Amino acid sequence: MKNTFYVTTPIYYPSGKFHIGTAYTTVLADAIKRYKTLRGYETYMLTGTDEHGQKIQTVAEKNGMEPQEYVDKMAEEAKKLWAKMDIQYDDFIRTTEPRHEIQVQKIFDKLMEQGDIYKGEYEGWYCVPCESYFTETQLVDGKCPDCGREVKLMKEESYFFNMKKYVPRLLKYYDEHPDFVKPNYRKTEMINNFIKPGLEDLCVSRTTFDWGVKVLKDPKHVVYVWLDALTNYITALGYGTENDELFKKFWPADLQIVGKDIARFHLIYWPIFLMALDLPLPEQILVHNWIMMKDGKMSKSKGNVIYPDTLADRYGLDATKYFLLREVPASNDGIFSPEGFVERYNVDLSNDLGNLLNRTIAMCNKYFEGKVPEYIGHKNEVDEEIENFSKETIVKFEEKMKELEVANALQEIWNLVSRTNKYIDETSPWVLAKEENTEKLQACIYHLIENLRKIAILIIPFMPNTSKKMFEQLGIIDENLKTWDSLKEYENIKNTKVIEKGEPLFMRLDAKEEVEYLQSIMKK
RNA sequence: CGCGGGGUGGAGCAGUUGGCAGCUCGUCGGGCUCAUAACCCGAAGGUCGUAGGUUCGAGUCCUACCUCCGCAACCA
Repeated sequence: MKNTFYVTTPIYYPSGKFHIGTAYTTVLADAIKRYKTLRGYETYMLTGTDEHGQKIQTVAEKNGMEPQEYVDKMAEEAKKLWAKMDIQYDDFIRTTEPRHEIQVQKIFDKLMEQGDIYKGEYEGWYCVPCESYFTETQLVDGKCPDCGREVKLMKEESYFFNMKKYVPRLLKYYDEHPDFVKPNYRKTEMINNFIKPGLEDLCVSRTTFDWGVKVLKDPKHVVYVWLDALTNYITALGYGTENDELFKKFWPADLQIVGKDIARFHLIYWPIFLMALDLPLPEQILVHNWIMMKDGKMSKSKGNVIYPDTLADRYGLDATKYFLLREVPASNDGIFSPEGFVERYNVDLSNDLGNLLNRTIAMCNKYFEGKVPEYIGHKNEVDEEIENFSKETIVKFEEKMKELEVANALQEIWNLVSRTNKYIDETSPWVLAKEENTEKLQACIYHLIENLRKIAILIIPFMPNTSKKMFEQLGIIDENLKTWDSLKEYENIKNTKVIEKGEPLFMRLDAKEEVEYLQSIMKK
């Protein structure tokens, strides 16, 4: 069985500050990577920046910079952000790097030689000041959607990729690989909206700007966006070079994560490019939904923009990640609201998880001077029940993760947290202590510690810092007690002592104050 | 016009192959005292968008309609 796992994020277009959506995609990829690592896979994660194009050129000029200078700066910004978010990517590719550009040129050549790329004419509505083409539907009242000025119908010589030729193969592939696209309805959407009406050929070069990869055999053309951008997933692995061990090892990708806005490019054009290159297609493409604001899309004019680093600075990385991963369900867009954020923080993190750890540590100290009792089996119904619940949780969690339903997987963990809180009331350890029912009391504290250990393992992929703190407080040092396999075992906690006084994992927030703070930040 | 996804107690959402309508938050009442005024239990509250149909039985299948959101091709 294949033991490698290659996951990619899109490469982000650095025409502005990176927002919470990009952070979501990357955090999601990172979490899945960490999970796979924990499950014993050799993982490889790729992210990067897409640095060519008209828009970059324009933005750079506006900032009084050369395009290269500008993208250098932005790539650093991205790396800084990912460092801050503790994203464990293995490679960061920039489309302006020679390792990418050279291969893109080769790929273009090859496709041209094969006859997949041909010369034609691109026609569209052109805005002269913006130097951009728009489609009929993009226009606002027949004018440029960016600047509102008149547009002209213009033609320009362009190279096109012959998409039609590959449609039957693509459809066959869809058909034979029901899990290729997650969720499935995205695939239906593609077929109905683009393929059924007749797939148009894709324009793959431009002559109206030059910030891009030059076409070797026709240097007045630069390679236009998608052929340049999408191929990063293979050029980063050294495809087409002598140094292609990574490519051999990790391609095809196991999982490519994209936002719903770029579904079309990844579900139709990317597979077709790969077919043309005679390469295997990725195993799975996950199209995720967006994080919306209550009043719709995030936008500066609405004054509802929130940046991931703002949240991480004030509330910590783990809380931020938890919120992102928990709030975007598979089926719908997730919603960010200050109230929602604070509630999740207080309820899930402070009250349920943090407090559970805290009270358990306190009781272990109070009743056993911190020494964790050893496992003596489940001698009554309540203990048996809690053990079964833990077991079931792990099974369900694995299922949800397999389906890439991360929000639901997290919910399973929190069901266990709740169930464990309930267990305390069911057993009432303080009564057991008064009655000096030592055996039952031992069993109780043991099960609490054991469940917390399990929870600490389960959250490793999502909240590694919190997990670490939990292990510390629980006094669990042995690395064997932090592995996935150890989730299924019961008798291993021995000679363990919890710390004397546990620091709260998440301090409860003043709801009113924080909501106001977040609102004020969003308006800036 | 077309295509896709929603419309479930005050709010946000689950509901797999059709079989007594669930979860979280909020509200009200109670319990507990180990804990970060946290935790646990109970109650109120839904004709599951509308109208038909299939069925012994439908939130779950079929048809029509209403309504919200997204997509509609080269803009990451």
